[in-house]
Amino acid sequence: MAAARKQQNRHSRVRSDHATELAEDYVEAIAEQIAEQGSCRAVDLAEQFQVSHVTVNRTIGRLQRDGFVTTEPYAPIELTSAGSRLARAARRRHEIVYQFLLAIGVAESIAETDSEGIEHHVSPETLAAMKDFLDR
Amino acid sequence: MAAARKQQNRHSRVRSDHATELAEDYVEAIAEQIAEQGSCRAVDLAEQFQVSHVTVNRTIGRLQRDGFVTTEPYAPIELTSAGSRLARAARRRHEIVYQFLLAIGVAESIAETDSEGIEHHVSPETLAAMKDFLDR
DNA sequence: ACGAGAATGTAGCCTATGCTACACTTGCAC
DNA sequence: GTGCAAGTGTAGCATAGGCTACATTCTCGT
Repeated sequence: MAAARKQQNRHSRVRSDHATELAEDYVEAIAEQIAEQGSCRAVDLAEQFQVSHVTVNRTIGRLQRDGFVTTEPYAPIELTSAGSRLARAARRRHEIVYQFLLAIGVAESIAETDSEGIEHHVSPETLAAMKDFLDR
Repeated sequence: MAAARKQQNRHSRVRSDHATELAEDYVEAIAEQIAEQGSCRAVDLAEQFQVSHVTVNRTIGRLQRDGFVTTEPYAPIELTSAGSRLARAARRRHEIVYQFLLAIGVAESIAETDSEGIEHHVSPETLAAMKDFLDR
């Protein structure tokens, strides 16, 4: 059952992608916030993601558990080296997908939104194909 | 705060996409199963999605609650007209994304996997751009 | 027509991700 | 140096989507 197996892997991967995509969005946002404002507070993330500060708080807790950020009570959020690496990778992927969408004729505002959702599901191979397309 | 608002909408849309993507995957699989085998049983979906039959059961319950499928205990799963419509739309979107990935040089096996994750985050505008690209 | 095995249903548990309401710190204005 | 507003933390709740273990129903071969 090659077809069935493929299906299985497909959906399993989509599920595991979901587990990492919030993490990627957060570290990306944290890196950006630090670059722009010098530090990142929970309230900034809450506004950006349009969720309550409580949700941010617990998500940050998970990110800390998973080794992507460090925080102490009432202190700003910092990225670990693993977090910075993840942020850079996500940023790069995001940028390529965004530019790629523009290149095939998608309007800026649409490309911004769609690239956000798409970036987490783009494999290295597909990202390479997008990059090749942009370089052509 | 135009930039902040954009960010907000971006992430809000990604979240709401997630709420519908399992539904789309399920109705798509159900439609395919019915087309191929004549009817769709929970066990088929469990195998395809690589989850337990219990998970399928409850997901089907949600789909029924939301008006996409009908079932009775121990009976096969049927699509409502809304479910069929959703399945057709998802199938079409999936196919365009898949063909598009092939067209930009992604290998078949990778395109199969990636299109599964990407299709749910492609807006009508981006889908149109992909279709244009294919038609060119 | 009945018994075994497959399919389905149910109970109860887990994590992730959302929320509101309320408590506590911090930091700044005065 | 105090007090209030903003920022954080905590308690407790909800839903989605996973699971295992066990109970029930169906179906098919003999």
